[in-house]
Amino acid sequence: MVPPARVRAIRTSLLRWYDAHEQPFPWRSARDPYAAMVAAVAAQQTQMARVLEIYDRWMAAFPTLPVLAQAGRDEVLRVWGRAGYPQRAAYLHQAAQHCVEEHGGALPPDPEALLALPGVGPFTAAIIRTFGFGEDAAAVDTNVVRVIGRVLFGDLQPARETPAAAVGAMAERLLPPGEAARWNPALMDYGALVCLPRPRCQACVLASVCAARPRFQAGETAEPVRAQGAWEGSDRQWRGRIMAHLRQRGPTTVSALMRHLRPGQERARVRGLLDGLQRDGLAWVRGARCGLGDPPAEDGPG
DNA sequence: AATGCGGGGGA
DNA sequence: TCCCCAGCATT
Repeated sequence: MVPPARVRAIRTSLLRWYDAHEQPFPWRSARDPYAAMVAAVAAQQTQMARVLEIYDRWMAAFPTLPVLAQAGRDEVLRVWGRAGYPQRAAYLHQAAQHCVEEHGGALPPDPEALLALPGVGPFTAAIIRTFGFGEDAAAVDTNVVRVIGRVLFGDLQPARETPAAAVGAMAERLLPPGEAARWNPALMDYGALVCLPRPRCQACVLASVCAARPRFQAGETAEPVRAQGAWEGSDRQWRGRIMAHLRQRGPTTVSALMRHLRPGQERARVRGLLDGLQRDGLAWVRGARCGLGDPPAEDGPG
């Protein structure tokens, strides 16, 4: 059990730090659930410098949920561009259509209804509730896991060492009632700027209350949570190449696609990846032709 | 619990 | 080079 005085000390120190280091991202003050969802989905496994660009481009093209719902999948994927994990764009598109059909064209405030949306998990739902609806919800991302795991449990690499359930329970306990819209970004920014994988304990405003006393050794760093496969020659690289070409080029033929990609001996493999993209709702294949997003409507009977 | 899923920037 | 990134869905 964490003593209430310690909870208060952590809250006070972190919020004071946040007052001086807040990053004024537009979706934090917009009070727009849709804007919060776009930002949260764009932020999945993506650094904030890139999220800002994606967000501006996306909101300019699809300023509201109904506008997004009406757009074509190909346009959605082109606006997403090279932001990575294009399935996220398809999820946003599907979520918008779901909200139009089931929730009157707006995002629902209930956690259960939010979690039912494609691409919306615990973190994104908490961001939507916090920034979009002004409700209290603990947003636990990779940064928050690190800060809580270190400050409350004294673990250098909490993603590996601290049980997720323990981190989650502590995140709920720490959340200052009525202040999630400040508290969540404070925790996340602190993990991104101070309590990094290689911690900067010298600059830490929580050192006096941190469970890692007096501090981690200089140069200590968390080990990777998951091993990283090679990028060169990977399925992901090929999928990215296919998508890049389909975005740039209009509807085309599979032969022309292959001619451009030059898969060599890997032609069958790349052809299989194109089918995978179709299953993911990112590309279509009809006979010899293919393209971005959904297939063009059939104009004959049948 | 483990894996698939982009792309870019930084050490 | 390798690691990191405001995760989620699927198996």
